[in-house]
Formats: sequence, C-alpha cells, structure tokens
Amino acid sequence: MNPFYITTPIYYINAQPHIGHAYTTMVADAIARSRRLLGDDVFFLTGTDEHGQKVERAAQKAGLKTEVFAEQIAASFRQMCRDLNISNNDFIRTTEPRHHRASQELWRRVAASGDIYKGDYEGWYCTVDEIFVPETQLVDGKCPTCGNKVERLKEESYYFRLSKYQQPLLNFYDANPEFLQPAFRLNEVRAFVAAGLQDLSISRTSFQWGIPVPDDPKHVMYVWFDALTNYLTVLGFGTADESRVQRYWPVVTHLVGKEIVRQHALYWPAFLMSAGILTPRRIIAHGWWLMGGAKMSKSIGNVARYQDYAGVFGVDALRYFVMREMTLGQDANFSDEAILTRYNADLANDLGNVVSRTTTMIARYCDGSVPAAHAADDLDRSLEADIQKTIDTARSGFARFELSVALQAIWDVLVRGVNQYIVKREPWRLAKKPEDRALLETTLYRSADALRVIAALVDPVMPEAAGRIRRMLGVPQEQWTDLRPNTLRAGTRLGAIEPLFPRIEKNVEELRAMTTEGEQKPIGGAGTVSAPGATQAVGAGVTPAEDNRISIDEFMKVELRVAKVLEAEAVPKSKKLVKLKVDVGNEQRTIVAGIAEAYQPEQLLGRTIAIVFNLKPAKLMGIESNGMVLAASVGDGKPILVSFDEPVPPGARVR
RNA sequence: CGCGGGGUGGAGCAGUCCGGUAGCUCGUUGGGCUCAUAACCCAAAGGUCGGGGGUUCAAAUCCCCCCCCCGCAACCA
Repeated sequence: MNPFYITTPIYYINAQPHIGHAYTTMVADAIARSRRLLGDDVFFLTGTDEHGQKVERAAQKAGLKTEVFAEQIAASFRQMCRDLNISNNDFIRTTEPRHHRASQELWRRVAASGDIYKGDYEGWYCTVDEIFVPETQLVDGKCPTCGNKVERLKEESYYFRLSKYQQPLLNFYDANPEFLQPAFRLNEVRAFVAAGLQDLSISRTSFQWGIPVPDDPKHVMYVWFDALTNYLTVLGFGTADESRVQRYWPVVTHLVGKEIVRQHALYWPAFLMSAGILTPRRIIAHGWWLMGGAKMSKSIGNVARYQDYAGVFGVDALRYFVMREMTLGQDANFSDEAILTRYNADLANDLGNVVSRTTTMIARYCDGSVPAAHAADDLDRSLEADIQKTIDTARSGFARFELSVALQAIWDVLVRGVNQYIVKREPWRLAKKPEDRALLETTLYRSADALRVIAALVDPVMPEAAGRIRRMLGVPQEQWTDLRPNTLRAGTRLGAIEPLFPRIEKNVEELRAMTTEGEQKPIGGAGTVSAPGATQAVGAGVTPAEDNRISIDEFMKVELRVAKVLEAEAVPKSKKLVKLKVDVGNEQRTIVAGIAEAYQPEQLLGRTIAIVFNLKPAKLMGIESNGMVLAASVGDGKPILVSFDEPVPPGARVR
C-alpha cells in the first residue's frame, strides 16, 4: 500500500471553532477518505496549537489555569471532529509531552547545524497576533493588523539564520514547482523570499506558556517553531522508533488556509533544511469563506457557525456544499441562499430523488430484489460508458484535490445521466406490458448499478449518505480500486427505503432565523469561554462579552464633547482621511478622521459632531490629530457620523 | 507605477497554464412524463467573455496599454 499523509493546520485555541476551521478539516477528511478508497495507507492528522502569550492571557482573563483553559478549548475542537464525522488518525495537542520532546529535538538538530544564535530583540510586540511589529508599520502606536495596543519589549532571544536560506529556498521552489498550490501562491512566496530574508527570532523570555528551549529553560520557543513541528511529532520524530517518519514524512501534504502560507512554505522548509530533514512534499492553500462578499469577522458579527448549518441541513449536506461550492484556492461566498439552493437542487431533487424513484420501482415491479440485466442496447452501453468515465474523472479529481471538479462530474454525468436514462426507458410503461419484462429488468438493474457507483464516489464527501444509499440497495462498501459498472449482483434484496435528503421547504428568512440561533443562547459545552456573536444583521444582537464590561468610572475617563466643523479638506494622497478643524467651545483643534470614503469634505462643513476630547495626539500622514470623531461602523466599513437631533453648543460634554 | 486576487447571459461560477464552434448550476418561458422527495426529462430565450490595440488562418485564452471591484500594506485615534 502506498503511504499518504495529510494534515490540517493545528488550530490556535484563542477562539471557538467556526466555519473556517470546519472547512479545512472537512476537506482534509474528504481527501483522506478518498485516498483510503484508492487503497492508500493513509495517516490523517489534525489538532490544536496551544502555546503563546495570547493563550496565557486569555486564560487569565477567563480566570482559569492555563492548562484548564487550553483543555476546554481543545475539547471543543475534538468535538468539532466528532460533529463533522472526521476520520483523523491522531489529534495532536502541542502541550503534550511527546510534542515537547519532538520540538526540542528539532531545535537541537537546527542548533547543531549552527543556525541558532543568541541575540537581543527589542521592538513593539503585539500579543494578539504574536508578532513583533516594525516601527514603521505601527498605526498610531497600535498593531496594524488587529488594532490592539503593542508593547515595547526588549529581551534576549534566540535567532534562526533564516537569511542563510534565501538562495536554498529559491532553488527549492524552482526545482519543485508543484510544492505549493495554487501556483500563484508560490509566486507570492518566491517574491517575498527574493526581496530578502531577515533572521527570525525564535524564542521568548517574556512569558512561560511554551516549550522550554533545550539547555536554556528561561526561554520558550516562538510559537511557530513549536507549532510546525507537530507534523513530525505524531510520527514519532525524536523517539527511538522513527519508522513512521520514514514511511509517511516523504509523502506529506499540508492543507492550509492562505493566511498561513508563509509559515508553511517558507519558515518550515527552512527549519527542515537546517535540521537535515526532507522538506514537505506538497502544500495546498485554500481560500476563505466570505459572508456576503465580506471577510468574516467577529466585530462585524458575520461569523458562521458550522453547528447551525449542520443542524439544519445535516453534516453530509454541509460537507457537500463547501466542497462543491469552493474552487480550490479561491475565496467563495457562504450564504444561506446558496446552501439552501444546493441542498434542494443537488441533494434532494437530483440525488435523493433518483435513489427514491429507482428503489421504489424495484420494490414495486420486482418485489424488492435487484433483477438481472438482459441484452444491452445502445442506450445501456452509453450509460455504462458514462459510468466508467465518471469513475475515472472523479478518481483523478480527488487525486488532484479538485473536489468541486469531481463532484460536478458525478452530478453532470451520473446523477442526471441516470435520470435521463430512466425517462428515456419509461419503466413505468414497460411494467404494464408483459412482453417488455426483459427491458424493464435491464433498466432497473442498470439504474441500481449506477446508484451503487454513485454511492462509492460520493463516499469521501458524504460518508453517511453513501452508507444509507448502500443500505437501501443492500450492497457493501467498495474500494475504488476495483470499482466498475455492472458488478451489482442480481437478486440482491433491497433494504428499507427512506428519503435520503428530504426537501427543505423554507424561505431564506426562516432559514436565517435558524442559522442565527447561536446568538440567542450560549453554545454550551465545556469549551465555552465567550459566546461568538453569530449574527447576520450588522450590529443587531451584539451583546458585550461578560468580561468586557467596564465600570462607570472607567467610562468617565473618556471625555466626549460636542464639536462643530469649521474646515474640512481631503488629505492629499490619502484614501480614507479627512483633515478637520473643529470648534470645541473654548478652543479650536485639528482632527484627522478616516471618513473620506463616506463623506465629501464639503458635506462636513458646519456639521455638529461628537469627538473624543482627551485622546493623545497622533500623527496620520504627517498631520497631527488631536481627538477622534465618533461614527458608527457598519458592515461594509463606511462610517456614519454621530449627530444630534436638537441644536447643541460646541464644547458640551457628551455622556 | 506598492503586492495579490477578480471582472464570462438576470444571479453564482467553470473554462485562461497547453489558442480552435462560449459551458455549468440557479432563475425565466414553453412543452413532455406520472416511477419518484410538486421531484424528473426535453426545448427556448438570454453573453460584442471589463475596454482598446497587437500577434495569428483562428483569441475568454498569448503580448501591450487602460478602466473598475475586492483583500493586504501604506492612511481607519
């Protein structure tokens, strides 16, 4: 058996699992299942990434010991695997002893090649994103990515000589054009590497929640050094028995989201080259699910919960939807409308119905057992050719990770093909004439045989539904290696007939109400730390998390005042900024506001607005801003200024 | 000249690497069928493939220029 090793990223435990985690995991599962059906010896890994300052702090905030906090969130990821029928062979947690051992072993091997040295690191550190932010990238002293405060850190740090690997990496990319898919991602990474690489800081002394550096335990490893190693940990790397490393590592495929391509396609091969370990065979980078064309984000509140959709449509339907709808590498839209349409059209009307009509006719006309086929005519031969063609197309589609292509082929040729075949033969008419008996039996045999093939081909994507089709037909699970037409045995007794995917007769509004239930009540379960606000309507139903509340005293520190706009002009070369001069009663001041996309400068003249009065000054595009205008931010990002119904004098306090 | 993605019938997409009658799903319209989950089957309408130029016997596809949308970064206090 050929070995095959597939991984998901290990998921960082700063958040509950959502549709993005679910997507990656379901795709990896479908790939793993397809390989098993092709006869490969598959090892499929997922897990959780649990170290870092962010986790340490989140635990403190939740009032839990870090270990307990980590255990709770990890449990919800394990639960996700159960919920989604994931067939992983192992589940790694980076806090496990085996992983500490493996990470330290990798460190030692890298150190042994002379690629680790000790230095000092001083810089601005964002604890949310766990990165040092270059001075030039700070946005008014805050993290450009997440907008949170950064901290000045100076600490002793070990460095990895990443710069040494610039040329080896470029050579590696050139020699392995298939290493990273889709191809344009490799171009991006290549461009990044070609621009020059800085050595990478790979240890921290500023927190404890991590894996100690060998022989220098006051350092813990930088989270990515530790995290990436997980893919080797589970194979027994650094133990006495590395036979599974020998077997599976050369054939590894890392499935990742596009946001972590750099870590996997750049840092990881560099670490491995340094340690004298084979670089990964293949990295597949998928796109993101967008909600209404916009990025999913907690602040907009448009994060989809996989539980809601699995609850309404079933796990198999959710799996089918995400794999059919998204083209590998591209972003795609997740919407109630789209999943409802796919469900009813593809699963209920096409697949479910063809199973229903075929089994019903066999029950009615043939007493519930599969009849024998008789002489084949052109129509039969054409169907048989289509079945063979679909088997080939689907197998190669799965092998290339093009799940949507494979599924499309199954539907275009087979599911609809069988419907066409049935309509052309009109078995209900044949059943009325005894002299047509042979043709009737042939028709029903071939239809049922096609369903057997369909069940086998959709098995990786919809294992549960495939099983139900097989039970209705009375056939066992089959490997793809010997899958071919006409192997259904005549005389097979059908099982009980049941609707495979009942139509869902709901309109989009009803559906939306069902899929947004998550906002009304906490999810429950051990892993719940804070309720992710899953809401569709922007701003609706947003409730502050329990531990985000502040006291009245804290609020009163913020001095809000009424101001009147005296002058307004666009900031040159800027897309979002407007420079305002405002009257705040007893003084005038300049404020730079990021509202140019929503307001023309002349629209602002003379307006009465609300500002934060006691904000520290900040420089934006070289202009000092003294204060901040208040505006509502809505889903599409266009701010709407706060205004007053009655005239109010500039300088009045707002509270 | 910041990096990248995208612009294909009403909607959502495939096709673009390796030129060869423009394809799929949903929707719309008309017809057929009654085994089946008011499902299924057939047919039709609907596109100058963002715009312009070039290469070619032939361009959605290759080359050049331009426009628009979306991420990221620069500029959301």
